[in-house]
Amino acid sequence: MRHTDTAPFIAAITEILASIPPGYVVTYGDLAAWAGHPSHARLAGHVLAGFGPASPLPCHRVVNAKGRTAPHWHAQRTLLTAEGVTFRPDGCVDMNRHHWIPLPC
DNA sequence: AAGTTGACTTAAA
DNA sequence: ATTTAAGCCAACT
Repeated sequence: MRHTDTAPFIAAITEILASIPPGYVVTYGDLAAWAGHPSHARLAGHVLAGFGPASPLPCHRVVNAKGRTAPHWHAQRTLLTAEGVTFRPDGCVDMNRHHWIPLPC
């Protein structure tokens, strides 16, 4: 099945995204890495953009590596705050407390 | 087909 | 804090 591997990539992201508990966030890079592509962080972002805030998935729980919210989606911060996520004075998520990681062996 | 863009990341100035 | 630079790669023009 060659095609581009974007389909399974999106599927993996969807599953992971749906598994994120409230009050936690993940980065695009991690999302891509768990999906099988450690360097497709941008693709993860593009996929989330495709889902949009209207999607049943908690796409607002995805932030960049610095805990920053999406550049074109202001409401995200409000949504995260409603989930119980705390923000630093810089406007970045307190990764130290809310950076969620699957399979915490 | 070739160039530009971007919900990325890290590092450096 | 902001910008630049370079690496990365699919989507867009």
